[in-house]
Amino acid sequence: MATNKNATINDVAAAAGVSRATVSRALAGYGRISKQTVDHVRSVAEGLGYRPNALAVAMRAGKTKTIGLVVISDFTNAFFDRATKSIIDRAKELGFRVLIQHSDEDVAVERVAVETMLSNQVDGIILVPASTTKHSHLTPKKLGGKPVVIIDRMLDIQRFTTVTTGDEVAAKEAVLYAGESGHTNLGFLIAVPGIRGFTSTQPEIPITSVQERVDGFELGVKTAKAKSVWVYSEDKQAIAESAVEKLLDSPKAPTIIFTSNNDMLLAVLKVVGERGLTIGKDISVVSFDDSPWAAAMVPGITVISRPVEELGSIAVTELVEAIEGNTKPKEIVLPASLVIRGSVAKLTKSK
Amino acid sequence: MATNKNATINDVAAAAGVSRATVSRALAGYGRISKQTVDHVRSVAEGLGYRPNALAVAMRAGKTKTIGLVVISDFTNAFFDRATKSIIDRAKELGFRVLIQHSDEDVAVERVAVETMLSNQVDGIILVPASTTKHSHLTPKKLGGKPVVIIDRMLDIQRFTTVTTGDEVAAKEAVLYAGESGHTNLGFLIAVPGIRGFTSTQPEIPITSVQERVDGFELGVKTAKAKSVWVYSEDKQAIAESAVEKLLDSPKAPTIIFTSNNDMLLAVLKVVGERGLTIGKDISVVSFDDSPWAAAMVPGITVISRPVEELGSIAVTELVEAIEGNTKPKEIVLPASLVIRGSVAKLTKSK
DNA sequence: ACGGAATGCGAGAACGGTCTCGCAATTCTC
DNA sequence: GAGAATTGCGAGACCGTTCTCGCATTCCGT
Repeated sequence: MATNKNATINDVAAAAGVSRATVSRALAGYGRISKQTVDHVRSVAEGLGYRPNALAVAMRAGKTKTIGLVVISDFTNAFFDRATKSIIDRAKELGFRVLIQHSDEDVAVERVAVETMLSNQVDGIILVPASTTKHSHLTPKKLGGKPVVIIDRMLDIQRFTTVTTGDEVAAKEAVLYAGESGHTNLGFLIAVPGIRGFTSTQPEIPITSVQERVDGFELGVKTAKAKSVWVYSEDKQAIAESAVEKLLDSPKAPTIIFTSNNDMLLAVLKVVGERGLTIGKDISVVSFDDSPWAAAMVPGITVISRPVEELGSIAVTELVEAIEGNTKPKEIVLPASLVIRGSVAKLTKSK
Repeated sequence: MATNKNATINDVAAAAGVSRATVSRALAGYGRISKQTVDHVRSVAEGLGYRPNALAVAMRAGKTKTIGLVVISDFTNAFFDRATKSIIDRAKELGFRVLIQHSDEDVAVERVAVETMLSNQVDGIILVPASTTKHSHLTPKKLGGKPVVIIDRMLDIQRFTTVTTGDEVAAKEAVLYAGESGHTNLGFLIAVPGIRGFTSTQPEIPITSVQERVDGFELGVKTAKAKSVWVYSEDKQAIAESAVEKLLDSPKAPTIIFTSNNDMLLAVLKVVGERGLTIGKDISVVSFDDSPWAAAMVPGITVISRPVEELGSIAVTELVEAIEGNTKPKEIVLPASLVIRGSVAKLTKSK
C-alpha cells in the first residue's frame, strides 16, 4: 500500500531541475524569471499534482485566511443554521475558510472555543456571545490583536464591531399590528436561556436580543394600552408547552400569543392544536424569526423576520475589512420586519 | 496601538532563561527534565498567556487534527444541519476540529472544496457526494492517501467507508402501514436534484438515497397491491406545489401522499391547506425525515425518521479510526424507522 | 578517588513554504 | 571591446514547533 504522500515543493524542484525558489516564483508569478522556466515548472507541478501546503504558507505569511465562527449551536433554532450558511458562503467569496465551534450557550465552552481558534491562528473571529457581561477571554491581549465581530447580541462593552437586528422596534410594531386587529388581551411567551422551568415574573435576561424583544413588546403594550400576560420559559419543548397551558388558562386568557423564537412557536402550535383551537381564528400567534415551515403552514404564521443571511454576510465583510486594514468598531443594526400572513385574527371591536 | 502578537515558544524560553527544547519538554511533560524547571517554565508560560501555534505543531507532526466536511449545504433540509452539528460535536470529543465547505449539489464545486481541504492538510474528509458516478477527484493519488468517509449516499465504487440509512426497507414499511390503514390509492412526490420542473415519468435519479426511497416505495406498492401515482419534482417550493396540485387532481386521486423529503412535505402542507383539506382526515401524509415542526403540528406528521445524529457521529468515529490506524472500508447501514403520529387516516375498508 | 551511569539541558535539524540577497551570465552602451 | 546594466536563478534565512543527539555535570559504587 503506497502511502502516497502529496508532492512538496522540493519534489517539484527536483523533478524540474530547478531550485525551490524558482518553483515558488514560477507558480506565484512574481520576480525575475524566464517564460520558458515558468511554463516548464508549471507543467511539472501539474503532472505531480502539486498543491502548496496551506499550513506552511500560512506560517510563513502569518495569515491563515481562516476565520473562526463560534455560535451557540442549537441548529433547531432556524437562526443559527441560516447564519452559519451565509457566513461560510460569504467567507468563501472573499477567499476565507471557516472553522466552526459551538458554545452551547455556555461561557466556559465559549472560552475554550475561542482559545482553540486562536491557537489555530484564525485571522479573526465571529462570535455569538453566550453572555453579555462575561468576556474576560476577549481582551485585546488574549486575542493577540485579532479582530472580533459580535453578531445577534451585544456585549456590555463597545470594543468590537457588532451586527444585530432592530428587534425592539419590530417587536413593538408587531404588538401595534395586533392592537389594530382588535386584540386587547395579549400573551407573551419568552424563552430565557439559563432559567429552569417557567415563571411569570421577569427573570434576569442574559441576552440583549431577548431583552430587546421584551422591551419592544412592553412598549407596544403600553402604546396600545392593552392588557398583557407574560410567561418566561426555559428553552425546552416540554416546559414551553406547560408555559403555554398556563398562558391559555390565565384568568384573562389572551386572544393572541407572541413568542420570542421558533421553538416557543412550536410549543404554542402543539398545545393549541391539542386543544382543538384553530390558529388565526380561535387564537392568534406572532413569532420572532421566519422559517420555511412557518410560511408553508395554512394559515401561514405571521412572523417578525430578521435578515439573517444579510447579517451573516455583513459580519464576514466587516471582519475581513478589520483583518486587512485597521478599522474602528461600529454598531450595525439591520431592520427586522413584520411579515403578515394569516395567523392573526381580525377581531370585531365590541366598543 | 500595540499589535499584541501572541507569545511564541521563543518568548517563553527567553523569559524563563532556558532553551526552546526545555520549554517544549516542560509543557508537554516528556523526556528528562527536573521538576523545578517544569514548574518554573509552566508558570512563566502561563504568565505570558502562551499557547502553542497549532499550525507549527501540525507542520512538524504532519497531522492537523482537523477533518474536512463537504456537505451539499441546503440547511433548510433538516438532515444536513443535524448531521453537521453531530459531526462537529463528535469531532470535538475526539480532539478534532472541523472545516466545512458546501458543494451545493455541484460536482465542480465539490472538487474545489476537496482540494481546499487537502491543501489545508486535513487528516481526513467526510463527504456527501453530489454525484454517484463522478468522483475522479477522489482517487487515492489525489487524496494523498487521506481517508474519506461517504455519508448519506453511496458511490458506484466501494473504495471508501460509507455510512447510510436503510431507506428502502423503511420506505416499504411506510407504504405497508398505509395499506393496513386502508389506503389503496397512493401518491408519491419525489424530489430529484438536477431536473427542471416536474414530470410523472421517472427521470434518472443521480442520488442513491433517493433511488432507494423510490425502490422501497415501489416494493411496498407491489406488495400491498395498491394503485399509485408518481410525480418527480425539482427541489423548489413553487414547483413542488404545482406537482402536488397535479397529484391531487389526477383521475384516481390518492388518499395519501408520500414525500421523499421535508421540503416536499412543506409543499404538500401548503397546497392541502389552501384547498381546505384536513391532514389525517381528508388527506394523509407520510414524509421522509423527522423535524421539530413535523412533530409539533397537530396532527403530528407520521415520518420515516433517520438516525441522523448517530450517522454523523459514526462517520466521525470511523474516519478517526481510519486516520489513526489503517482500516478496511466498510459499508455501515443504520436503520430508519417509521414514527407514527396522526397524519395517516384510518380508512374503513369498503370491501 | 576514580570510572561509569544517570541526569538535565542546549544545539540544531526538520516540516514546507516565501522571499531577500547576491552571484554569474547575458545584453546593452558608446 | 570594456564597463555597466539587466536578467535568471540558487543559497539560505525564516515562520514556530518537536525531537534527536550529544555534552556537561552530578551521582553512585567500589
